[in-house]
Amino acid sequence: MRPLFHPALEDIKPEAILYALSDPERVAIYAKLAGAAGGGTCSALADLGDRIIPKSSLSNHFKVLRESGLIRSERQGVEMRNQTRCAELDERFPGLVSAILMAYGQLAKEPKTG
Amino acid sequence: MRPLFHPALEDIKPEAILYALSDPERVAIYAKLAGAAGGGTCSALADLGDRIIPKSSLSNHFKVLRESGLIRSERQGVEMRNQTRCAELDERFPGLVSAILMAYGQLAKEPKTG
DNA sequence: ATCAACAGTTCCGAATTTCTGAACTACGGA
DNA sequence: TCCGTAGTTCAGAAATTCGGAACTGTTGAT
Repeated sequence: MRPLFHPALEDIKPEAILYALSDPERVAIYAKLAGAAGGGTCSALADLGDRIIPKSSLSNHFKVLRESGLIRSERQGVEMRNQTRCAELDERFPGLVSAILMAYGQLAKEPKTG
Repeated sequence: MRPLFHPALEDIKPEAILYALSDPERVAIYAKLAGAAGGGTCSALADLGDRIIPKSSLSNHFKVLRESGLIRSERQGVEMRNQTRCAELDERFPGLVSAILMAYGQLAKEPKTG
Protein backbone atom coordinates (compact mmCIF):
# COMPACT_ATOMS: atom_id res chain seq x y z
CA MET A 1 0.00 0.00 0.00
CA ARG A 2 1.32 3.42 -0.97
CA PRO A 3 2.02 5.73 1.93
CA LEU A 4 -0.75 8.28 2.35
CA PHE A 5 -0.03 11.72 1.01
CA HIS A 6 -0.77 14.84 3.05
CA PRO A 7 -0.04 18.26 1.59
CA ALA A 8 2.00 20.67 3.70
CA LEU A 9 -0.07 23.56 5.02
CA GLU A 10 1.45 26.00 2.55
CA ASP A 11 0.69 23.73 -0.38
CA ILE A 12 -3.04 23.58 0.32
CA LYS A 13 -5.05 25.12 -2.52
CA PRO A 14 -8.48 26.71 -2.15
CA GLU A 15 -9.70 24.99 -5.31
CA ALA A 16 -8.96 21.61 -3.79
CA ILE A 17 -10.83 22.52 -0.60
CA LEU A 18 -13.84 23.77 -2.53
CA TYR A 19 -13.84 20.82 -4.84
CA ALA A 20 -13.66 18.39 -1.93
CA LEU A 21 -16.53 20.10 -0.16
CA SER A 22 -18.69 20.48 -3.27
CA ASP A 23 -19.87 16.91 -2.74
CA PRO A 24 -22.58 16.56 -0.09
CA GLU A 25 -21.42 13.05 0.80
CA ARG A 26 -17.95 14.32 1.53
CA VAL A 27 -19.33 17.23 3.50
CA ALA A 28 -21.41 14.82 5.56
CA ILE A 29 -18.30 12.78 6.28
CA TYR A 30 -16.23 15.84 7.08
CA ALA A 31 -18.90 17.30 9.34
CA LYS A 32 -19.20 14.07 11.33
CA LEU A 33 -15.44 13.99 11.62
CA ALA A 34 -15.41 17.58 12.85
CA GLY A 35 -18.01 16.65 15.46
CA ALA A 36 -16.38 13.40 16.59
CA ALA A 37 -13.84 13.66 19.36
CA GLY A 38 -11.23 11.00 18.82
CA GLY A 39 -11.05 10.82 15.03
CA GLY A 40 -13.41 8.65 13.04
CA THR A 41 -12.73 5.52 11.06
CA CYS A 42 -13.95 4.98 7.53
CA SER A 43 -16.49 2.34 8.30
CA ALA A 44 -17.98 4.34 11.15
CA LEU A 45 -18.87 7.07 8.66
CA ALA A 46 -20.19 5.01 5.78
CA ASP A 47 -23.82 5.21 6.80
CA LEU A 48 -25.51 8.34 5.52
CA GLY A 49 -28.96 7.33 6.71
CA ASP A 50 -30.48 7.14 3.27
CA ARG A 51 -27.62 5.21 1.76
CA ILE A 52 -24.54 3.24 2.68
CA ILE A 53 -21.50 4.40 0.77
CA PRO A 54 -19.61 1.53 -0.88
CA LYS A 55 -16.18 0.88 0.56
CA SER A 56 -14.24 1.89 -2.52
CA SER A 57 -16.17 5.12 -2.89
CA LEU A 58 -15.66 5.86 0.76
CA SER A 59 -11.96 5.25 0.44
CA ASN A 60 -11.89 7.63 -2.48
CA HIS A 61 -13.79 10.30 -0.53
CA PHE A 62 -11.21 10.08 2.24
CA LYS A 63 -8.44 10.34 -0.29
CA VAL A 64 -9.96 13.51 -1.77
CA LEU A 65 -10.41 15.03 1.69
CA ARG A 66 -6.88 14.04 2.68
CA GLU A 67 -5.14 15.27 -0.45
CA SER A 68 -7.02 18.55 -0.40
CA GLY A 69 -5.64 19.12 3.08
CA LEU A 70 -8.93 18.91 4.94
CA ILE A 71 -8.11 15.86 7.02
CA ARG A 72 -5.17 13.90 8.32
CA SER A 73 -5.31 10.11 8.32
CA GLU A 74 -3.08 7.74 10.16
CA ARG A 75 -3.14 4.03 10.55
CA GLN A 76 -3.81 2.81 14.07
CA GLY A 77 -3.67 -0.93 14.14
CA VAL A 78 -6.14 -2.36 11.72
CA GLU A 79 -8.11 0.79 11.24
CA MET A 80 -7.56 4.36 10.14
CA ARG A 81 -7.98 7.39 12.38
CA ASN A 82 -9.08 10.46 10.50
CA GLN A 83 -9.11 13.92 11.98
CA THR A 84 -9.75 17.34 10.57
CA ARG A 85 -6.96 19.83 10.09
CA CYS A 86 -9.34 22.67 10.81
CA ALA A 87 -7.13 24.64 13.20
CA GLU A 88 -4.24 24.68 10.73
CA LEU A 89 -6.53 25.44 7.84
CA ASP A 90 -8.23 28.29 9.58
CA GLU A 91 -4.83 29.83 10.05
CA ARG A 92 -4.10 29.62 6.33
CA PHE A 93 -7.57 30.50 5.02
CA PRO A 94 -9.35 32.28 7.86
CA GLY A 95 -13.06 31.60 8.07
CA LEU A 96 -13.19 29.50 4.92
CA VAL A 97 -14.07 26.09 6.27
CA SER A 98 -16.41 27.39 8.92
CA ALA A 99 -18.30 29.54 6.40
CA ILE A 100 -18.74 26.46 4.24
CA LEU A 101 -19.99 24.33 7.10
CA MET A 102 -22.34 27.12 8.13
CA ALA A 103 -23.72 27.31 4.60
CA TYR A 104 -24.50 23.62 4.59
CA GLY A 105 -25.87 23.91 8.08
CA GLN A 106 -28.20 26.63 6.84
CA LEU A 107 -29.93 24.14 4.53
CA ALA A 108 -30.79 21.85 7.40
CA LYS A 109 -32.63 24.66 9.16
CA GLU A 110 -34.93 25.38 6.24
CA PRO A 111 -38.18 23.56 5.53
CA LYS A 112 -37.55 20.89 2.94
CA THR A 113 -38.62 21.75 -0.58
CA GLY A 114 -39.51 18.64 -2.58
CA MET B 1 -31.97 30.30 -27.80
CA ARG B 2 -33.33 28.89 -24.58
CA PRO B 3 -34.16 31.49 -21.94
CA LEU B 4 -31.43 31.69 -19.33
CA PHE B 5 -32.16 29.97 -16.05
CA HIS B 6 -31.51 31.68 -12.73
CA PRO B 7 -32.28 29.85 -9.50
CA ALA B 8 -34.39 31.65 -6.93
CA LEU B 9 -32.42 32.73 -3.88
CA GLU B 10 -33.93 30.00 -1.74
CA ASP B 11 -33.05 27.32 -4.29
CA ILE B 12 -29.36 28.10 -4.29
CA LYS B 13 -27.31 25.19 -3.01
CA PRO B 14 -23.93 25.44 -1.31
CA GLU B 15 -22.61 22.49 -3.30
CA ALA B 16 -23.29 24.35 -6.54
CA ILE B 17 -21.52 27.46 -5.28
CA LEU B 18 -18.50 25.48 -4.14
CA TYR B 19 -18.38 23.47 -7.31
CA ALA B 20 -18.58 26.60 -9.46
CA LEU B 21 -15.78 28.25 -7.52
CA SER B 22 -13.57 25.16 -7.40
CA ASP B 23 -12.33 26.04 -10.88
CA PRO B 24 -9.66 28.75 -10.91
CA GLU B 25 -10.78 29.99 -14.33
CA ARG B 26 -14.29 30.54 -13.06
CA VAL B 27 -13.00 32.23 -9.94
CA ALA B 28 -10.92 34.57 -12.08
CA ILE B 29 -14.00 35.42 -14.11
CA TYR B 30 -16.15 35.88 -11.02
CA ALA B 31 -13.54 38.02 -9.28
CA LYS B 32 -13.23 40.32 -12.28
CA LEU B 33 -16.99 40.56 -12.40
CA ALA B 34 -17.12 41.40 -8.70
CA GLY B 35 -14.58 44.13 -9.29
CA ALA B 36 -16.17 45.57 -12.45
CA ALA B 37 -18.78 48.25 -11.92
CA GLY B 38 -21.34 47.94 -14.69
CA GLY B 39 -21.41 44.20 -15.28
CA GLY B 40 -18.97 42.51 -17.61
CA THR B 41 -19.57 40.84 -20.95
CA CYS B 42 -18.27 37.39 -21.78
CA SER B 43 -15.70 38.49 -24.30
CA ALA B 44 -14.30 41.13 -21.99
CA LEU B 45 -13.41 38.40 -19.51
CA ALA B 46 -11.98 35.78 -21.84
CA ASP B 47 -8.37 36.83 -21.44
CA LEU B 48 -6.71 35.24 -18.43
CA GLY B 49 -3.26 36.57 -19.22
CA ASP B 50 -1.67 33.18 -19.77
CA ARG B 51 -4.48 31.84 -21.90
CA ILE B 52 -7.54 32.95 -23.81
CA ILE B 53 -10.56 30.87 -22.93
CA PRO B 54 -12.36 29.50 -25.99
CA LYS B 55 -15.83 30.95 -26.58
CA SER B 56 -17.71 27.75 -25.94
CA SER B 57 -15.82 27.08 -22.73
CA LEU B 58 -16.41 30.61 -21.60
CA SER B 59 -20.10 30.29 -22.32
CA ASN B 60 -20.15 27.14 -20.26
CA HIS B 61 -18.32 28.83 -17.37
CA PHE B 62 -20.96 31.55 -17.33
CA LYS B 63 -23.68 28.94 -17.41
CA VAL B 64 -22.20 27.20 -14.37
CA LEU B 65 -21.85 30.49 -12.50
CA ARG B 66 -25.39 31.50 -13.44
CA GLU B 67 -27.07 28.22 -12.58
CA SER B 68 -25.26 27.98 -9.28
CA GLY B 69 -26.73 31.36 -8.37
CA LEU B 70 -23.47 33.30 -8.34
CA ILE B 71 -24.29 35.66 -11.17
CA ARG B 72 -27.21 37.11 -13.04
CA SER B 73 -27.01 37.50 -16.80
CA GLU B 74 -29.24 39.53 -19.01
CA ARG B 75 -29.12 40.29 -22.66
CA GLN B 76 -28.52 43.90 -23.53
CA GLY B 77 -28.63 44.33 -27.26
CA VAL B 78 -26.08 42.07 -28.86
CA GLU B 79 -24.14 41.35 -25.73
CA MET B 80 -24.70 39.92 -22.29
CA ARG B 81 -24.38 41.85 -19.04
CA ASN B 82 -23.28 39.71 -16.16
CA GLN B 83 -23.34 40.83 -12.58
CA THR B 84 -22.73 39.08 -9.31
CA ARG B 85 -25.55 38.29 -6.92
CA CYS B 86 -23.24 38.75 -3.97
CA ALA B 87 -25.54 40.89 -1.82
CA GLU B 88 -28.39 38.37 -2.08
CA LEU B 89 -26.05 35.47 -1.60
CA ASP B 90 -24.45 36.95 1.45
CA GLU B 91 -27.88 37.18 2.98
CA ARG B 92 -28.52 33.50 2.35
CA PHE B 93 -25.06 32.17 3.18
CA PRO B 94 -23.37 34.84 5.27
CA GLY B 95 -19.66 35.20 4.69
CA LEU B 96 -19.41 32.29 2.29
CA VAL B 97 -18.50 33.99 -0.95
CA SER B 98 -16.24 36.54 0.67
CA ALA B 99 -14.35 33.85 2.58
CA ILE B 100 -13.79 32.03 -0.69
CA LEU B 101 -12.55 35.11 -2.51
CA MET B 102 -10.30 35.90 0.44
CA ALA B 103 -8.84 32.40 0.30
CA TYR B 104 -7.99 32.75 -3.36
CA GLY B 105 -6.70 36.25 -2.71
CA GLN B 106 -4.40 34.78 -0.07
CA LEU B 107 -2.58 32.76 -2.73
CA ALA B 108 -1.75 35.86 -4.74
CA LYS B 109 0.02 37.38 -1.74
CA GLU B 110 2.34 34.43 -1.25
CA PRO B 111 5.64 33.95 -3.09
CA LYS B 112 5.06 31.63 -6.02
CA THR B 113 6.17 28.06 -5.49
CA GLY B 114 7.26 26.42 -8.75
C1' DA C 1 3.62 -20.58 11.71
C1' DT C 2 -0.74 -20.69 9.67
C1' DC C 3 -5.22 -19.26 9.23
C1' DA C 4 -9.35 -16.39 9.42
C1' DA C 5 -11.51 -12.03 9.98
C1' DC C 6 -11.55 -7.34 9.26
C1' DA C 7 -10.33 -2.30 7.66
C1' DG C 8 -9.22 -0.09 4.05
C1' DT C 9 -6.82 0.38 -0.77
C1' DT C 10 -6.15 -0.53 -5.55
C1' DC C 11 -7.64 -2.01 -10.06
C1' DC C 12 -10.33 -1.57 -13.93
C1' DG C 13 -14.40 -1.18 -16.85
C1' DA C 14 -18.86 1.41 -17.30
C1' DA C 15 -21.13 5.65 -16.94
C1' DT C 16 -20.93 10.43 -16.52
C1' DT C 17 -18.85 14.87 -17.12
C1' DT C 18 -15.86 18.27 -19.23
C1' DC C 19 -13.75 20.54 -23.05
C1' DT C 20 -13.72 22.91 -27.35
C1' DG C 21 -14.08 23.48 -32.58
C1' DA C 22 -17.76 24.06 -35.68
C1' DA C 23 -22.30 25.27 -36.67
C1' DC C 24 -25.92 27.97 -35.27
C1' DT C 25 -29.07 31.85 -33.23
C1' DA C 26 -29.96 36.57 -32.02
C1' DC C 27 -29.50 41.33 -32.44
C1' DG C 28 -28.11 45.82 -34.58
C1' DG C 29 -26.54 48.63 -38.31
C1' DA C 30 -25.92 49.86 -43.25
C1' DT D 1 -31.77 42.14 -46.86
C1' DC D 2 -27.14 41.09 -45.86
C1' DC D 3 -23.10 41.51 -42.80
C1' DG D 4 -20.62 41.54 -38.45
C1' DT D 5 -20.48 40.67 -33.68
C1' DA D 6 -21.82 38.28 -29.11
C1' DG D 7 -22.86 34.38 -27.35
C1' DT D 8 -25.22 29.49 -27.41
C1' DT D 9 -25.72 24.81 -28.82
C1' DC D 10 -24.07 20.55 -30.81
C1' DA D 11 -21.14 16.60 -31.02
C1' DG D 12 -17.43 13.72 -30.24
C1' DA D 13 -12.87 13.14 -27.99
C1' DA D 14 -10.65 13.22 -23.51
C1' DA D 15 -10.79 13.11 -18.69
C1' DT D 16 -13.10 12.03 -14.39
C1' DT D 17 -16.02 9.51 -11.24
C1' DC D 18 -18.25 5.43 -9.44
C1' DG D 19 -18.27 0.97 -7.46
C1' DG D 20 -17.66 -4.28 -7.52
C1' DA D 21 -13.98 -7.50 -7.15
C1' DA D 22 -9.48 -8.52 -5.93
C1' DC D 23 -5.82 -7.28 -3.04
C1' DT D 24 -2.78 -5.55 1.17
C1' DG D 25 -1.75 -5.11 5.82
C1' DT D 26 -2.91 -5.92 10.70
C1' DT D 27 -4.69 -8.49 14.71
C1' DG D 28 -6.03 -12.45 17.17
C1' DA D 29 -6.82 -17.45 17.56
C1' DT D 30 -5.16 -22.12 17.15
